[in-house]
Amino acid sequence: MRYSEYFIPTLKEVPTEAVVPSHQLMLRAGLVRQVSAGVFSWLPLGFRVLNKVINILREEMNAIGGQEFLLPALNPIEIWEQTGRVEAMGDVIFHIKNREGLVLAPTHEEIIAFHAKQHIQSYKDLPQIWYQIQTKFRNEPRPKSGVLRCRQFIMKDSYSLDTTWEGLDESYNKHLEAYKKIFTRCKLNFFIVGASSGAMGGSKSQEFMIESDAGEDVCAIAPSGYAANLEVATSSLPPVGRKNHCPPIEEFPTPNAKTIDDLIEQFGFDENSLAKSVIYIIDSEPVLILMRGNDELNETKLQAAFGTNKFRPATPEELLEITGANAGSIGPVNLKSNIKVVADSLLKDANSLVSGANKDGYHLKNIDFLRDCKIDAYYDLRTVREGEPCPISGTPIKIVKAIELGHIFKLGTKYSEALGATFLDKDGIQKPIIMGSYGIGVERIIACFIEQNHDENGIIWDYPLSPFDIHLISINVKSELVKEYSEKIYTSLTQANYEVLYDDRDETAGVKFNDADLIGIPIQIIVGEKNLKNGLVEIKFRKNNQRELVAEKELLNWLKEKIPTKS
RNA sequence: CGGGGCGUAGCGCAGGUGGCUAGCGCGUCUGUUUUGGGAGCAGAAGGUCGCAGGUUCAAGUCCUGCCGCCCCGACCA
Repeated sequence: MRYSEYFIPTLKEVPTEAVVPSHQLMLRAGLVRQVSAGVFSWLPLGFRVLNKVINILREEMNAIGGQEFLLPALNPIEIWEQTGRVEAMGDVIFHIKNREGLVLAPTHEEIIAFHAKQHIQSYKDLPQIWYQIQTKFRNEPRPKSGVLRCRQFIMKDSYSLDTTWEGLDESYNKHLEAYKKIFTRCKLNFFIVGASSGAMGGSKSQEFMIESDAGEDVCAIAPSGYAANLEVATSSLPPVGRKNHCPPIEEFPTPNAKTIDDLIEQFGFDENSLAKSVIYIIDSEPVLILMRGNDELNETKLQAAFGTNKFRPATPEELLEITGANAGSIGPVNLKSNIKVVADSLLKDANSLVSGANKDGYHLKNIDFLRDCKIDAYYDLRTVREGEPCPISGTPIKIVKAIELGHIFKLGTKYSEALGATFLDKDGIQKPIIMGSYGIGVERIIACFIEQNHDENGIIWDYPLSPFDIHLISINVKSELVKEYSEKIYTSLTQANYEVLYDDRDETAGVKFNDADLIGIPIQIIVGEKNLKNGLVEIKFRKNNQRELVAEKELLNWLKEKIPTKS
């Protein structure tokens, strides 16, 4: 490809709207342009990279027996109503205004189940793995960080259809392995975490992450190999437990203590002897939740424990009405109204605890959960913190920000049941198909690669994602010698099946070098008069800036050794 | 949806207590000299100052409303 004829609008300056490095570089190197918030166009250079990613996805999905579909982005809303997701996803779904009954699909479990219902009838028709690489539409309230969170984006989404739970395990593991291969081939430094299934439903789920400050997820990782999304992460902290002697419960004044920290400071309590109370309204019912000391309630865990996402913290007025006190003096004993009380597992059957007295300005000490109050249930509700011992072998947990590249779910029968996608088993019994769902954000692969591979001059591509194999730079096109050799090299490289970006522009050397570093193709071949007089061309490796002089005649042989076979 | 910032030439920005023909850098075009790390000189083109309304003799500048974009938060398969 001749640069002079190719559309690569590089930018010298960093666009102000771009904050994260990958976004800045994707704009500067001319890979993408923004059209509106969360909506991007892929320019020719970027589209080449996108297609390389898509090829890898396709190869690895085909390798596990996946069959490629292209499902519609326009979906009848009825299908989405049948699974209850019009309500569950709410504003995320785009609704078509001038044609009643159509929505833009944010994902495709429903359509897959719809086709399964149409044509899967017998256990003999299963298992199946169906996938597509297609545009998704989600009405994100706040798109951000370039292509990392968009209203329109490309997803590789696949779905497994099985007759048994063991079959689902097998399909799930096939995807797990395929995803590892995909991200490894894309040269991404990734890790896998246990994750929450959230509104998708289903049992097990795992996410593929890369560590990045630009990420929106937070993960707990440990040297033992433990890795979990903070939403579900646990640690092996010992429970508070019971003391041998617990005197009778005792009220004491705490006029200036509103927080756990105040209590520790003013009265010298051990943080572990304090029980913090918060009130949530869960499915319209108030629930008192007890947490150890300053432990933070994890709302994802709360959602899992109660099986609903309809909850919110109580308002100050509600607090007073429910407990008889204001925030800071609330506790499980002497509640004004008879409400459900749950506690974090660390507080299981504990005693010698301090908590609010449900009377402003007073707390109670020597509380015994077995003696003085009724705890309806214990759940793991706390958010893990940096340095806590990991559940595998007690190594200290590190908390990192991460970008989610992919997510795999064991869905189960939620969608097949809702849409009536069933099959007849060997005994002639009708059963719902057992589904799995597996997604990869295609653009995120590119953004994540750039997050991990750039320097102050630009992107540092590697094979196989690099938009071209070789960047051929002709210095001073007005020199007949340079021009003649550049053209000759360009022709021979192209004939040898290399993808070459040939900078034949009438620009100064500096402009060409800077653009080459910005675009970041791994190998630059620099053709200049000085070296050519000795029959040499210069090779520059973008990655480490190392240079080598190679005889022009030896170039093809040299490249054979240096450029890995393209996959 | 709450909080903050921004909107002036293709890009980056200045002008903002109202006042003459709206500037600067980069880029673009023409000519010329250059040619191994974003060239020099000379000339030129390019703007509904986000949109609408208002105040005024006079609005990029002041007022009101709206729209758009970015950031923080909420939300997010």
